[in-house]
Amino acid sequence: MSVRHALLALLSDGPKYGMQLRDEYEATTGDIWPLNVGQVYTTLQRLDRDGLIGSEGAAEDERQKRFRITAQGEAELAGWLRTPPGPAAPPRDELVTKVLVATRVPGADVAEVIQAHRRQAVELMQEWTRLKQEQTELDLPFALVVDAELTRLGGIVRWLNLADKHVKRAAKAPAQGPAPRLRRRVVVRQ
Amino acid sequence: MSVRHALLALLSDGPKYGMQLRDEYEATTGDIWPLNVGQVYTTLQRLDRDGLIGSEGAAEDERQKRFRITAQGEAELAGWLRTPPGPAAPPRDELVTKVLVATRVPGADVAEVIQAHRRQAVELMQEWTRLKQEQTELDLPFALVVDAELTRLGGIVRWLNLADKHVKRAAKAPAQGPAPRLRRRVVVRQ
DNA sequence: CGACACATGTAACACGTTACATGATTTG
DNA sequence: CAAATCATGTAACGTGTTACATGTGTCG
Repeated sequence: MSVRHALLALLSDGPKYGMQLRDEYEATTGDIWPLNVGQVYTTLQRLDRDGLIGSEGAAEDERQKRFRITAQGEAELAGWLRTPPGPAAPPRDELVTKVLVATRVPGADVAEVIQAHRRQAVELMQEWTRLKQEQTELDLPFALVVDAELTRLGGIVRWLNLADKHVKRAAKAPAQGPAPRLRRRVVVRQ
Repeated sequence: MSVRHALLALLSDGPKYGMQLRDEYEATTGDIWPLNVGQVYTTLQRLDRDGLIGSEGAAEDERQKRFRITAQGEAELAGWLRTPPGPAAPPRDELVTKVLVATRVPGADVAEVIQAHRRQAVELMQEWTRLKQEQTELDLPFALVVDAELTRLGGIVRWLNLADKHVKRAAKAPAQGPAPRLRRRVVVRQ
């Protein structure tokens, strides 16, 4: 629901047309997150279908078809902005999944998997840091996206370090068998 | 591709049947990430279609239909385990998107949006921390998932703090106009 | 004229997810 | 016996994503 709502947000600024939305989306993300134009149109169709936006038929000479946000769209947007991202439910993070299941794959060396990811994360951090330093003029979207990526990667490294400890501790401890089926169910209120 | 590969990984341990995979998936994720059984079957179908697993027709008396990983599946899995998660392309993080577009929504108060998310992240961190402390016996999957969540939330808070600074700095600085269309394109090698 | 960017749009597919249908088996 | 659980499976939908088709305007 990320692209969907982003376009809705851009439309709350006033009516826009397709390619304009693509350009503004990329500008808003510091030209770091590319967006296929086709996706703009498919997403606009769906927003229209759901009554969150309306299309203004490109009048006569107009080569562009403008889209306008509806009242319902404004409401939806306002709610979305203040709602914590989906991971409310199961985050089901891909990297976490990799490490988790690696502990159950016979041939796999968990420590090695962890190290591989850590190495790659560190390399990417250096890459982004370099890019950040090259940037002279301060550009809000750019700074936000780069810092987001750096923070994300930093978190990955930090978690991988924790995971490494956990795994090594568990390795020398109990024969872990299939683990007593606890049929527990953990729930965190949202 | 998270569930898909997770099931593949579980199958690399030996042939399993549907519900068993559901149970093992949940056990492997510390009973924190629930998984709808239906999704197991749809995912198994797709894995079968792609030749990554094979189905052993439930023979006669067998009430369960076992699935077995193929050589191709093993190869796919081995690669996946060491490949950095998709965010290689555009991470397009939802929370980041929210803050980014909030700067372009006329009515929205960016600082308020940031604060709302930070408050919720902090609350969730307390919740998870409490849960972590309640846990007496050490359970590897549980510990890994909880720490992942705590790290993720910690990263969110850290980034939101940075974002707050960036936004406040940019607010009192230049009239930002529609920002000179740079037509730049940032690419980080993967 | 020819190449290129602008502009709109469609078709197709991926995975994730849920709700529902259908039997068989166990258990109170 | 009735209810709950086990077990398999299908239908349907959602968003994200890409590749492709089509036409128009512009510029060397």
